[in-house]
Order: sequence, then structure tokens, then C-alpha cells
Amino acid sequence: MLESEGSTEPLDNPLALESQICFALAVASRGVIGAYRSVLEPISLTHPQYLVMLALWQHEKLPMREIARLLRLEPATVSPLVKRLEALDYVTRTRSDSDERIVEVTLTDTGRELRKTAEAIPGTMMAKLGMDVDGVRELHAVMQKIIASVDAAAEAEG
Amino acid sequence: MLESEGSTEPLDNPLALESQICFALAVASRGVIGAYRSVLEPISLTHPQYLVMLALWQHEKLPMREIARLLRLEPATVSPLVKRLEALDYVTRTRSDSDERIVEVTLTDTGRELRKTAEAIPGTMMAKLGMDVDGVRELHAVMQKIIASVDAAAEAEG
DNA sequence: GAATATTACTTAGTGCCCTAATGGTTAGTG
DNA sequence: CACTAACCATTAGGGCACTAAGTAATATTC
Repeated sequence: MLESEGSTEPLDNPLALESQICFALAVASRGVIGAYRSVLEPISLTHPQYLVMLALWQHEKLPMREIARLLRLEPATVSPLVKRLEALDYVTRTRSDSDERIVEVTLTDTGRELRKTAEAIPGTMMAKLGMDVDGVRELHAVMQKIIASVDAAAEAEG
Repeated sequence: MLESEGSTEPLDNPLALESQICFALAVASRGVIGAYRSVLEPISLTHPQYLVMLALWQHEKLPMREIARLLRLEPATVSPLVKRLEALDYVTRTRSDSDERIVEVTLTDTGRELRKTAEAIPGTMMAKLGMDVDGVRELHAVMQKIIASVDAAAEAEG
């Protein structure tokens, strides 16, 4: 009896796997990112690379710092990630003239072209996961609350 | 104008970062796992290692295969993870007598002892994230729906 | 104007997560 | 009985995410 899926009372044992705040969230996140894989593979993007491209399709050109802030990642994570996008010829990296500490990331023509293909992805993913616009909005609201709690906790911790 | 936090209409631009099913979920998941860090650090556990320990506190002894299934991870992910737990002297790994393909993972006395300390963690985390039992239950329900959708999509894909 | 602090990015190191390939072990079939 | 198929665990390799430490450029302070 190693089944755990049938539990309807997730909190009778606080140390049960199903009772953890983190577990279902982590599984769902990994699962959804995994579901993107086959959709992103044809355009040679991983999921976080796709997120960088989304940011650039919105803003055309962004400094590294801003990409990290928008994606809520450490600069040290974004740095090699953007280098791979450069290797794919989707972006270029150039030092700013006014402040040579800053590296500006800009879409190439190839990267800009890719947007047309990418426009189908949100719809594809919603269909794939059987979600509608309201479902996405609801999920977004719940996640936003969690993120706010995490931020507050991090603030309190320093 | 690089702000994105103020958006109240997440779906007016389907390619906007905030409109993605994946993005808020990934940020929330990373954030919550990050919030566990300072709580797990005193007992030398990372988050996925903690999940393995939870499974073992529930079952005392599990084959590798079963840990991977319960945690929804690939066996190749669990293998080095459990080795680190063995290095910490929290678990032992022994080949099954009846089927020598199987590696049984068992709690050591140290690992069993650790449960007492760990019993405080769920409460600590709920307090830290400002959640109550109902909040956890609600989050769990929403995540369960997502996971079911992901499973259905994976099933359809083959 | 020189010393100090801050900022932007990168590198190194650890761990997680996946896919693909490998090596044993068991079970099923002619 | 030998052969094949299935199964379990591991290794190898790529990418992601974090922390800590390092380099270079800009700001600040005296």
C-alpha cells in the first residue's frame, strides 16, 4: 500500500508528503514546464529561454539587470542563459555607451521573426492543459498571493 | 517604464510575461522552495532531500523506484540525491535479497531522530508564509487540478 | 582629486532535473 | 535450456538556479 493519491484529508498528518505547501506546487510547476518542452523544442528554446524572449518581445531591448528583475532570477542565472540565446542568434549583447557596466540585450532579426511563430504558443498550451482564459486568470491570482507571501517572508528575514 | 507589476488585465497581450500559465507558477514555486532554505539549512537538507525524508518518515523503508514515483521525479534524479542523504548518514542503501535489481532505502537512527526536529517545519513554514490550514488545502486543490491536466496532456502525447 | 562605496556583470562551485545510454537482474517464450 | 524482453538503478551530459567571490566601471565622500 504505497498509494498516496487517494487521500482526501491532506492535513491529518502534517509531515505527509501531500500536506506540504511546497510539494504539490513543485510538482505542478515541473509538470507545466515539462508540458512546454515539446512545444518549445521546435524553436530550440528551453522554458527559461522562452521567458527571456517574451520579455524582449515586449521591450525589444533590455539590460541584463532588468531581465533578471522581470524574470525574478539572479543575474548569475541570466548571464549564461542569454549567452545561449546569443549562440542561437536570437539576441545580441552589447555594452552600453553611456555606462559600460551595463550589457544591453537586443533582439536580432531572427529573434524578432520568431515572435510570429511564438504567438501560437499560449493558445496551444491552454488547449493542451485544458484551460480557458478564466482558468489562467484564477491560477494567476492564486500564484500572485503566494508570491506576495514569499516576498513578505523574505522581507522579514532580511 | 519597465514596470509589469501594476497590470490588472493579464490577458490583453497573450505573449506578455504575466499572461503565461507557466510564469507565475514557476516564480511561486521557486519562491516557496527558497523560503524553505533557511528552515532546512540547520538540518543540512535541500528541499528535494527533505521530500525524500518525508516519504521515508511515512514509510520507513522504500525502494528507489517507489521514491521516484512518489516524488514524481526521474530515477536518475533520485539516485544522486539519495547518495547525498547516505553521506549525511540519514539513510542506508541496500540491495534487496529477493530481487537484486532493487535498492532499498532505509532510515538510519539519525534519520529517524531527525523527524522530531522536522515536526516543527510545516507549522514554521505556514507561519512564515502567512497561510492557515484552509489556505494550504485550497492551494493543494488548485495544484491538484493542474497536475491532473498535465498528466492528461502527457497521456495524450504518449 | 584620491580613497571608498556601490553597481553591473561574470565565474566557480554545488545541487537539481531531464534525456539517453549502459550494465545487471529477472521473467517470459520457443 | 537458451534467448529475448522487461525492469531497476546508475552514469554521462546539458541546462537551470542558487551563493560567494571576483572584475570593471561609476558614484560618493572627504
